[in-house]
Amino acid sequence: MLKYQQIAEEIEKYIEENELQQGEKLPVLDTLMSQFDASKSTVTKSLDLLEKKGVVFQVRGSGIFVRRHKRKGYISLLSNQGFKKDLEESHLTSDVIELKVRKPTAEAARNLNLELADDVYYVKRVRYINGQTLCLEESFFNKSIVTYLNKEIVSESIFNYIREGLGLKIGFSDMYLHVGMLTAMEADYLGMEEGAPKLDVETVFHLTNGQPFDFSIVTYNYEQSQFFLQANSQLL
Amino acid sequence: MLKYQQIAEEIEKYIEENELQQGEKLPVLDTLMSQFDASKSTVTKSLDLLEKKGVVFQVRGSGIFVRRHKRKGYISLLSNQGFKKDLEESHLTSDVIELKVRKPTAEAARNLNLELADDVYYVKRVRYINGQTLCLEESFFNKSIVTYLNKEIVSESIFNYIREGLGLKIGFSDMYLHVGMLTAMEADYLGMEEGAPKLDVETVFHLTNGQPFDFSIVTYNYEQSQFFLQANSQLL
DNA sequence: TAGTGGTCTAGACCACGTC
DNA sequence: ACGTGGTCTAGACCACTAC
Repeated sequence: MLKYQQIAEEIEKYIEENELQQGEKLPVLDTLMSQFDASKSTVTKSLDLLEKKGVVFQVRGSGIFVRRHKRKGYISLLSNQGFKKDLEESHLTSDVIELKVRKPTAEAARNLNLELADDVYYVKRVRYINGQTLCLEESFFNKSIVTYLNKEIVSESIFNYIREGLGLKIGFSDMYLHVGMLTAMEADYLGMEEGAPKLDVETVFHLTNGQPFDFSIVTYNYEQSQFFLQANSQLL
Repeated sequence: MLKYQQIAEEIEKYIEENELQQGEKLPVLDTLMSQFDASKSTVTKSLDLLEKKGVVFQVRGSGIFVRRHKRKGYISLLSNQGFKKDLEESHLTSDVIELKVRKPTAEAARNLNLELADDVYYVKRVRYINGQTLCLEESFFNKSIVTYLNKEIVSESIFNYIREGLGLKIGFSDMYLHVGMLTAMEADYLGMEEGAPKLDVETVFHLTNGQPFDFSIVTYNYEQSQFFLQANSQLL
C-alpha cells in the first residue's frame, strides 16, 4: 500500500474512532507531516484524496476539518455498485434469476463497444435490503474480459471476483439516471404495482485502461431509493 | 488564474477544438511539461483535475487519454445548480413564483444550522428548458450570509451573484435524491398529472469554509429527468 | 528494455484567515 | 504579524505497458 493511501486511511480511521463531527478540526499540516514522517506533498495528497471522498475539507489559512453528512440510510451513488457498500448494518442479499452466455442487445453492444455477434455474460438479479426488494439488475459483461462467471460468484460480489479472482483493475464509470414507471415485468420482480415510480440507473464500467467491461441496468424500487451524493465545486 | 488551472483549461480547449474522441491519446507528460514550461507535478496536477472532471484518464506505462461519454442531452448531476450548466444549446429560463424574507421550515433550519427564529431568503421558481417545464425549485438562503436578493438576481443565476456580487466562495454540497409521486400542487406548477413520477433533489450548499448557506429542494419533471454522473473507483 | 505515468522528497514562496 | 494551507520546482526512484 502506498504511503499517501496509508496516511489517508489512518486519518479516516482516526475520525471514525473518535467520532469527530462535522466541522471539527484536525491537526495542522506540520503536525501530520512529522506524525506520519512524510513530506508536505504526500500529506497533502492524502488530504486531497479524503476531500474527494467527502471525508474532510481544507480551508486555506484556517485548517483541516471533518466533513460529514447528516442523513443515515442513504445509498451513496458514487461508492456503490462494486465499489463499496455504504449502508451500515444493512443486510444485502441477491436472488439470481438468470446467468448465461448470450449475444448482447443492441444497446449493450453499443455501450460495451462490441459487435452483435460477440459473447457476453448476462446476469439478472433481484437484490434485497433487509428483506425488502431494493432493485432489479441486468448486467452484460464482455466475455473476452470477464472470461468466467458462475452461480456462486454471481450471488456474491461480482466486482470483488473481478478484482481479486481475475486480477482486473476497475477504473471509471459513466452513469445515466432516468425516472419512469415500472413495467408489469419489473413490478412483478420487485413485488410492486405496475406504473409505480422507478429510478433506472444505467452504468458503463471501464477498466483503468479505458476498456468498458460491464454494462448494467438497475431498476430501483422507489420506496427504497434514497440516494446520496457529495460534490465539490472547485471544478471551475 | 493558477498555472495548473490554466494548463487544464488549455488541454480541455484543445480536446474540444480538435474534437478528440474517447480513447484518443494526448501528448506524453514530457511534451506537456516543455510545452507549458511547467514542472512534472504541476502538469500532473492539471491532469488530475481533468480526471476528476471526467475529461481524461491516465494509464500508467501507457499514456493520457480522452474520456468522453456517449449520450447527449443529459443533465450533469455534479456540475449543475450554480456550478455550471452542461446542456449545450439548451435554453434555460425561470419564472419566479415567490421571493421573500421569512423564517425557515424546521427542515431548512436543520440543514442550514439555523434557529427557527433566524431569517432566510425564500425563493420559489419554476425552471424551463427549451420551453418545457424542467423543475420546481424552493430555496432557503441563510440571510446572515446571503444578505440581499431581488427579483432581477433571482430570475438569473443566483449563484453567479453570490460569487461575483457578494464575493462569497462556494465550496462543497451534499445532495439527497428521492423518487416519488407528484403532489397536486407540484403537478400544477409543472403542468403534469398528480401522482406522476418525480425526482426530488435536496441539496445543502456550503461555502469553502464549511458554512451551509443554501438549502434547496428541486422537484424534477420526470420526462425531462435524464441525469448523468461520472465516477472514479480509485476511492479505495 | 525502453517509454510512460506515479510516488515521494525538500524547500521556496504565495494567499488567505485570524487575532 | 503570524499561522495555515496552496502552488510550484527539480530531481530521484518506482511500477506498469508495450514492443
